[in-house]
Amino acid sequence: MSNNQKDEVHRLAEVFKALSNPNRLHIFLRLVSCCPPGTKCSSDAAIRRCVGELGRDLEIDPSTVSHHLKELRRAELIRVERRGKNILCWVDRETVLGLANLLSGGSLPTLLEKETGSMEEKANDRSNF
Amino acid sequence: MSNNQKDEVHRLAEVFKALSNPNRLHIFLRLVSCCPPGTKCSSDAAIRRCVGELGRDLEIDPSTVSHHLKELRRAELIRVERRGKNILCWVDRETVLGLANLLSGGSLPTLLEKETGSMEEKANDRSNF
DNA sequence: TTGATTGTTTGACATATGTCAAACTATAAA
DNA sequence: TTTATAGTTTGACATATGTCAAACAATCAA
Repeated sequence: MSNNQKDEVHRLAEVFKALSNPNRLHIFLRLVSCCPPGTKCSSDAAIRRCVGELGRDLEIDPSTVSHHLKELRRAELIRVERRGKNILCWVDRETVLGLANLLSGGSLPTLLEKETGSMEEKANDRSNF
Repeated sequence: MSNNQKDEVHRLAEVFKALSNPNRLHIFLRLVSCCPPGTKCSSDAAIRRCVGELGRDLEIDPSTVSHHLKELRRAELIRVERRGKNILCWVDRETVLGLANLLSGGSLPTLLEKETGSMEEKANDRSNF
């Protein structure tokens, strides 16, 4: 087994680990949620919420929320940006859809090389496990 | 936030946790892999491998492999069955595709109520977070 | 500048996790 | 029955993780 492959699996495991804590997952799901029941929604409409709002009614300390957001950011599952006193968060669609593709039978590099390879290269890459 | 919702998130977090360890994820990916590059493959062709084969060249103790498989089974990501001296493993497609659907923007219950609700009920359920 | 809001960092600690080794169980073959 | 093969369970232990509290930093309003 190549070291490169090991690294790829390791990186992917970190993404899953970021979603493995109930509180952290809850925060993430609030960002993933998009349209209210029955309505259409543009797939480009990114939901952005501030940190305080995300932790609200989860009954955990603000510092813990902050810690969780850092993990999600490290995994590239979300992105953040300061807006005045607040810090806005939204999901990184590319990473999330890459994950979905992998679980649907897509190849691993589709997720991991998201910033380097072209779409065509990704579509033809079938180096599965 | 309802207790029911909390339970659902908790269960989902366990599924992700099962994929959060590099070795365990590697084992899982070997089961997910299906067709060699460039070939078509029936989506119903379940890959089944025995425990020993799965741990091969991962350089971890057989007892550790066994432990990891138990976690994957607990998360309903794989299924197992004894065949003579061996124990065969294959992925639980329903759980995996449910995960993929969730990450593609589907609702949470699609994954979690996989054994109870009908397909139609699932398609109409938009109780997002 | 002072005070109020929002969020982050650090330190501490209890709990969970991954791993191996050794003992054990189940099946098949001789 | 005895032996070999395949996998599981248990015990032990080092490391990682989640959480809170307290101190800190950044921005805005008065």
